[in-house]
Amino acid sequence: MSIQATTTTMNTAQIILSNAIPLFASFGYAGVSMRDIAKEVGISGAALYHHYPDKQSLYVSAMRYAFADKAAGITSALDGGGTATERLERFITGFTKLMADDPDFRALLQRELLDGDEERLRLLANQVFEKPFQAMTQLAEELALDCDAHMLAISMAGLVLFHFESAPVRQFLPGGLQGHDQPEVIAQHVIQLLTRAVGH
Amino acid sequence: MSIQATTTTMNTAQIILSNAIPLFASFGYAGVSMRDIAKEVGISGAALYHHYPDKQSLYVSAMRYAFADKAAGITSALDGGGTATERLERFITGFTKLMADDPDFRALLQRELLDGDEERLRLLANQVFEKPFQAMTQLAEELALDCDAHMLAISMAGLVLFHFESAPVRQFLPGGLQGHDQPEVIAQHVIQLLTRAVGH
DNA sequence: GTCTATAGCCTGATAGAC
DNA sequence: GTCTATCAGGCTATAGAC
Repeated sequence: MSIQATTTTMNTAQIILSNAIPLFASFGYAGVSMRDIAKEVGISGAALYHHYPDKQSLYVSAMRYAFADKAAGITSALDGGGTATERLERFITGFTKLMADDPDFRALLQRELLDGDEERLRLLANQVFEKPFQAMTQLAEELALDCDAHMLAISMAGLVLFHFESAPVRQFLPGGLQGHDQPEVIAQHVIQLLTRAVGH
Repeated sequence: MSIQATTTTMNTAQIILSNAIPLFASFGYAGVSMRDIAKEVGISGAALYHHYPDKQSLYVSAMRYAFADKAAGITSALDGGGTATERLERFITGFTKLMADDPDFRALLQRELLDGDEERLRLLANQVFEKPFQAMTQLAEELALDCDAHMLAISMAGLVLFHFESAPVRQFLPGGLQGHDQPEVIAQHVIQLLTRAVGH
């Protein structure tokens, strides 16, 4: 299913990207230098420019690579049959697990929402969110007839994402930190909230 | 109510912060140079170092300044009387308006969640979120007895915030962009979702 | 309290050998 | 395809005059 599932064959251009992705996720575009990436890969800074013409191109390629196949992963839980509620539960569970398993993707997503220019936001929209968003909107339509389906789809994603996004500050708030970071707990909470809200 | 409400008197140190805040909100810590800030204020770069010992100190002071009195603004809607549902509606409406009216605060919050070190996250927790979070948790307890109150409080905030956070990418998704950015529309949607979810 | 000038380092990017 | 060496410029931060 994955892009490089066949063998461990990975050319240098891909190795560069897979080393750059966690750096950009942790420190952002301006917080990572070409030398940082080169050091991580284990080559000289000059060698990077044989594979990518400049830093911006490397970054865009890294985003393209990090976002590849994510749409399928998000949508897959919505493909199977079952009632609307069952598909909602599968989607929330799968989406939560995906975010928990790939913190780099989550961080890059948040960073692009803050810093992305039009080209990169279009990439994010077309490559990652278009199909899942359509499927989620359709599910939302089946769930709640009198509530805006687009907004409900956004709310579904936001509910899951913010429990991860807020984790760094929750650890310093009183009463937090009792399993509220576990994906199963988050998914169950969000499912409970949403199924009650849509169950007329 | 506000910090500098008495007169337009503002010393240079404060003028520096109020000019630095929108820059840091737009471009992040690593994306803003001391020269950028100096240029915005209209003084030389060296003059900044008379007021702040280094860039990090200036940044922390800017965060402290940007976050000042935000706790009161968030909590105020929860102070008055009325039923739990009425207070929920007031809180969501007020919180949504606050986020819509202060995009710099929203961006800085998101950036701190991504990049904040322990010191800054503690500042955010103590200065901004501790009191509102406690009040929101109490409200959540009154609303839903069998649902974790802390998680419901996080969900309330996340629902509102993600509708703003996702706006940059929503504009490139099909079917978006029909008033879904207006604070009144967002607040109404979130209130509808939450009141249904908690109305056993 | 602000200025000009500058130190010392890091940055993105290039030249040319191998 | 990778290296070393390097350029031109930006960076934080400081020195010292006014």
